[in-house]
Amino acid sequence: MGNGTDKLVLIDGNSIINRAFYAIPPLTNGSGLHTNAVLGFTTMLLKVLEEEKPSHILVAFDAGKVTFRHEGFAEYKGGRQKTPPELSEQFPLLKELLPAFGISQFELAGYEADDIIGTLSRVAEEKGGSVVIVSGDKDMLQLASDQVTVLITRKGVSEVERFTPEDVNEKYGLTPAQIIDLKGLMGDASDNIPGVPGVGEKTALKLLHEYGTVENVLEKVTELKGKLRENIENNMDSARMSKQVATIFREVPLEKTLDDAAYSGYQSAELVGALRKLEFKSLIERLDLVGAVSEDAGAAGSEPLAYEIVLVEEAGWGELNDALAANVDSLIVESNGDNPHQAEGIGLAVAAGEKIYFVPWELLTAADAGPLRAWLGELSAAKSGYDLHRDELVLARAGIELRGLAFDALLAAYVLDPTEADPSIGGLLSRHGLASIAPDEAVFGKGAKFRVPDRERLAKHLAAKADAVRRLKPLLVEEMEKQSMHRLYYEVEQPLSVVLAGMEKQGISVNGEALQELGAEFQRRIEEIVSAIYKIAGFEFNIGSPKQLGEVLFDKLGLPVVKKTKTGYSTDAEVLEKLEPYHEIVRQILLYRQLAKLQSTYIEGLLKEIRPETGKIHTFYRQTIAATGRLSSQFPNLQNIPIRLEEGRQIRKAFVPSEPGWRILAADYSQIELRVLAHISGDEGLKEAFRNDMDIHTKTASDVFGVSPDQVDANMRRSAKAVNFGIVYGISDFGLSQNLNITRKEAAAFIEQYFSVFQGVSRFMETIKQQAKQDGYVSTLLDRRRYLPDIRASNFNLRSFAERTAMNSPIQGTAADIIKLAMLRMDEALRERGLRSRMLLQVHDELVFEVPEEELELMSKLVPEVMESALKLDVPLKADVSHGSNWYEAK
DNA sequence: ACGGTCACG
DNA sequence: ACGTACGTGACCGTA
Repeated sequence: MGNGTDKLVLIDGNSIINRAFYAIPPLTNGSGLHTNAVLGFTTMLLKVLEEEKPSHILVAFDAGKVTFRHEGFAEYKGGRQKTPPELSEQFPLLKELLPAFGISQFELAGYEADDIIGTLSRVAEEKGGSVVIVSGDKDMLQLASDQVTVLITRKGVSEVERFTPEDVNEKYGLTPAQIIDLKGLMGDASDNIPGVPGVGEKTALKLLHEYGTVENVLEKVTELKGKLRENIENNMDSARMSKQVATIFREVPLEKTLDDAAYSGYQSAELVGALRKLEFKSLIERLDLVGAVSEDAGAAGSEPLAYEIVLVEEAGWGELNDALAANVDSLIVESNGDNPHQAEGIGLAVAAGEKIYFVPWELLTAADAGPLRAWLGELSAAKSGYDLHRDELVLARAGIELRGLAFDALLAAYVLDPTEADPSIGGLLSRHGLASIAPDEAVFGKGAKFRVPDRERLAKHLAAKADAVRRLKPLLVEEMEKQSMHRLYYEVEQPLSVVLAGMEKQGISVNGEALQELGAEFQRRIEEIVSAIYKIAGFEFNIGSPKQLGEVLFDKLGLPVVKKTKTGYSTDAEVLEKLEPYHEIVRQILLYRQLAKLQSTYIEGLLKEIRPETGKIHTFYRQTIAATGRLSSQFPNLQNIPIRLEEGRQIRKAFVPSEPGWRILAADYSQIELRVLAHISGDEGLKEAFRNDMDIHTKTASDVFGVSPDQVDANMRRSAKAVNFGIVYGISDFGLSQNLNITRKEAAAFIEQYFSVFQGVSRFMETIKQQAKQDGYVSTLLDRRRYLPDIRASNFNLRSFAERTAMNSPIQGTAADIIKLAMLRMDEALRERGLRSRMLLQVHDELVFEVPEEELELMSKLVPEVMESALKLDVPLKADVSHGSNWYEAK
């Protein structure tokens, strides 16, 4: 770029690809990758190249999660939705395509595309060149000048509106420089720039025509009147900040120069290869590239692979066996269902250097597969994979052991960000700027449409996954190390995944006859209640349909409507309890609901899950779901077996030891979350209470109500208990008022009183919120992190939710850390001591074991000891233990 | 596929 | 003024 005849085109990559994504209907290529946004972008690009004939051109991208704008303005982009995976997987595609066009890309960590564009357009202007900026964002209009024209996309991407400074004036009556004042006043919902509430484009323009700048509007605010003046006066800082945030930074310290953006056209061969891969056939024709030969023309639609796929069924086992003995990079095990206790294996891929071996499932049990099976079961042979915990269960059902876990990409991704929207292999690749692969759904289909594709496609897909895992591994490990999360990963989550698989394979014995009998009793009562309800109503209807039930209660019987849902009347238990005094039918419906739930979910649901051969139920713990670090349990969920009401609690009688004469032993932490709170808040009163092992709700009541503990009545204790729950959840007066059925004022008074007594807790709640705002995340004692992007949102709801989460997650998450440690220590202890007792279940603050009679005494001491010493806090941890002939009796 | 409801910690 | 307690999974009825 050197003289006045040069023409520079600057493209706002993020803005255009976003526009294109929403403007072009969904589109996928043969390997299942979405391509619509890339297509839209390319269409726009071709048009610009043709019309502008640039001498220099580049595409600028945003880089990094946090930009320098966050330093000055917390809410920036806070309310923006996460990029959908269908779009984020297209970034790498675009970034691969641009070199084929001979177009360079600029990005710099911490800066956004518009700052890069602002900087380069300034440089080009100074050199006397002319500039065309292409974006979907009107903010860019601030850059328009005699030398700079701004093209803003409208309706799709290839149609643009052209802005010189004169056009800006004609359309808005403003100079380009005033565009930032416009944003300062009206804000921008998509960037979460607040502006001044109640001021939209019209009002903002009127004000600027009158006063010229935000500063002048603020200065002369007294000349305004009514609601407008009030709004502006109350949001002066917001207006100033919004203007500042909307101002494009034009001094980005770029390393590359405009010379790096010189454009001399594309190479046909390269471009046709890239477009074929994307399957943009019409573009190939349009560019008259049909005859052009791409380097890998032989395999149209595929890019050259950095590895060779070896089909073991054709090539034989020799080579794979050699590789197993030498060096394996990664392992993929594919199966056909969500439930690893039921899914059937499909095939397996082993990546070793330039070869990736594919083994169809049928071959796994053949004699020839001996070395592979031995390798899978060999503890000292390191396995890296994706969700190996699941793989272990699938392989186990084929009688094959999986041992020697070295790295799990899914688990690492969870440790790095437990709320990651798309932790699939493709999602992780995209997020790391690597070329993505087809999602499983695209290869297999989903739900009822699940089909195993032909061998070639299957082998290719598994190989792509195996290759992806070994490429992701160093990146994920480095990230964990950088953020000091590797200990949580290597010392807790990874070893725990092995312990969990052991518990799941073990399973718990469930007495099907006992469930049947209980179910028969529920059935009798349900039938009675149903006929009673029909009799009262005068006709039959489906009680299980909230819609029909609502019609009966509110239209026919005319009961008062307490609450509504999106779709109609609310009929939940809270509503029904309020309606109970009005009509006798309500109590019957509540009873029906209770029994119907027990029958369908717990009697019928659990019966279906009992394996006839063993009489056992095998749940599956998901270790990478809960945002706080807790486990979840599926197929069936054994973490929500009824206990609160006696009828439901009976279900627990069916959970029994798997061997005659053994016992069920259960141990649960007492008040672990409040103890954790006492520790991390350092609150003296709370610590003292736990050191003296006091009844914490009575103690809270006595302090809050200012009476001695023996004067605390049941009602006071109940209120205090609700306050303690609220504290753990991230308290709000509204939430507490709902829970206690009191007014918001009364609830607020409770909370204030609580905080005046427990000042350490109060300080903690403030500190943690501040910390979350500053860092964008909160952490547990073991450095488990949870990001809270909404903590800086200007939207009250989003922000409040994030604040409560900031208060709750360190507490719930630390409690989860602690029981995970206890599980690891228990697993060790059982093995070291050669005990026969088995750990079977975890229910967040409880561990369930089956224990032979002769170990009962030992285990009754050992389990609580291990649980209580899992992590040393400033207050003692306490675990209560009990045992019985079934889970019901172990209470 | 999704919302309403309800089981647990 | 805003409208909610924190974290899950399963079942049912309905679109």
